[in-house]
Amino acid sequence: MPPSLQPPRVRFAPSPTGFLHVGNARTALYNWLFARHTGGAFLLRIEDTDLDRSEVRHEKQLMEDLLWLGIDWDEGPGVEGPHAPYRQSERLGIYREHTDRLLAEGKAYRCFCTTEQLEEERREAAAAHKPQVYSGRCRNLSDADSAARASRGEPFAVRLRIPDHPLRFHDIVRGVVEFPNETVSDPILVRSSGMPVYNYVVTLDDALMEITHVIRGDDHISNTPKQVAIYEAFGWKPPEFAHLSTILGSDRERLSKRHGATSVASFREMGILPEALVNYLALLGWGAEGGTRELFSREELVKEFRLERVTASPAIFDWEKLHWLNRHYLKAADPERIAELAWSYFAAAGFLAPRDEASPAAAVDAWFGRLLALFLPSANQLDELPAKAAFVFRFDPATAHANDENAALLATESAPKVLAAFAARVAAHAGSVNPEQFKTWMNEIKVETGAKGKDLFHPVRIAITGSHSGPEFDKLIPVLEDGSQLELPVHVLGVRERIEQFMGSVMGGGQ
RNA sequence: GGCGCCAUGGUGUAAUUGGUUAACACGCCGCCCUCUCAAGGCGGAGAGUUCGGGUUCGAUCCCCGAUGGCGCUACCA
Repeated sequence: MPPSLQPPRVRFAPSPTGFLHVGNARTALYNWLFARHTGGAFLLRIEDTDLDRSEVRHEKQLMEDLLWLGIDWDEGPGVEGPHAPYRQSERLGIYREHTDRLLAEGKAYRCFCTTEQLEEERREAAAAHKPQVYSGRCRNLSDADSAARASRGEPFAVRLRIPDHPLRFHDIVRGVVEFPNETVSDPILVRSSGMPVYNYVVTLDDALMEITHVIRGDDHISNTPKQVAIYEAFGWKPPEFAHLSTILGSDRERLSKRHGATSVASFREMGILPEALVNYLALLGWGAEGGTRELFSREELVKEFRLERVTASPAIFDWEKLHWLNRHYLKAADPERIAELAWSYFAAAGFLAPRDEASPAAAVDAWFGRLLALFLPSANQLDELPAKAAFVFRFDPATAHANDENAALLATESAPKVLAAFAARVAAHAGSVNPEQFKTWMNEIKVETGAKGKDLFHPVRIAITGSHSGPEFDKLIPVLEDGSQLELPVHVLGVRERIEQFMGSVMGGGQ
């Protein structure tokens, strides 16, 4: 099979030094989509050469986050393949062999310069308005000299000899990118400590793992000429590159913790659905042909995604649009799945018992489903739900009275009459209140007091919910009434209890 | 300072690889629905494509320059 027809191999290579950031998640997603679209392979490689900052728990978290997004890998930790191992810390021997080869072939050389010398050089270059590249002091040391100093125990780093011609590469999203060779410094490949450097290791791994397309953030563009030179030094064919633009915050600064939640884990905790985040991230820097569609399932993305349509310009992260998508998927999702997810937020608020303690009574389950239906349409994220539904669990007449808007609505001439009439009917009524009963009462009160519309409903709404706005009575009343019959960590008050407490609080001098 | 990348309404993207009244979505505004807030439905405002040159009969699109933003400039990743 000609090389061009071989299935592509791509990789996502995060360093396990923290949480998976949305920017990296997008990079992972684009890699994954490209692989799935083309029938290629997607590998996960852990870049843990920074021993001080790398942690196993971060690596675990990383993998969990990827899987949560539905991004699975064909080769990588846990799925050992032909190019194992997939952790750089386990590949150190491989790197050493290759360095020896470069040294032997004169493609790389030992550099004995001290940090002080290098700093001095950099200062001079800056002062002379010239590129800050290594002077090449050790470039032409004779082999004998170099070997002698090394065997004498003098510490050295290994540098790559940058070739004498411009370094260019092809970038699928940007076209041909070229760097004059005099602007690229002979890069250090191996530190004097013996530890290989990131840029060297990635390149070696990419080549050895037969990566055909390197899709990564555009902060690596300036590293690419050095990497291209490494490919060249070994006589390997460089891969195709695709550098993705940066995701910015609303202030056009690179998106960071300063902008609030940016890790995939935090999105999950907030109650953003993975399908919403995937859809959003796909849209942030890519547009389907025609550009008029916004809603894409995972399968549709795989079908439509093409690297050629990725945008080169940076994109600003827009919560409003993510929320719009999340609302959409919250409504589109299987209600049972949403109920299960939402449950934990209510449990955390102390409104419901933790779900894993015992499987909840079917009655509670069904009731919770109806409760959710009341508030879900207006929720951007699942974690907003308990606050929206709080009045169901915690009814507070005093606060309701204290609210200025409520007070104004209760100060009308008709409000006290309406409330008295309503309270009287509830008091005279045995058993629970159903929506039909409620409707009948409201009609009677309308005739009796002459109040209608807002004047009629608002006082009652305040008396029952503590607020002048909220879900429709038709659906709300059964939820309140049925909830009051259930065994819950917090007793849900029924309509009767609410109106009694509310009227009592008026008498008790709530004002 | 040097090198590189980028530039279409507030935001994300389109525009048969030079010919459009510059399209779609989010957001915003208004209307409808409704006791209310959302949701939902309908409609509207908002860019002449950062600026200046050039090529062309004709540039969002090609070339040059400027400006601005961002990145890299480590024995960090």
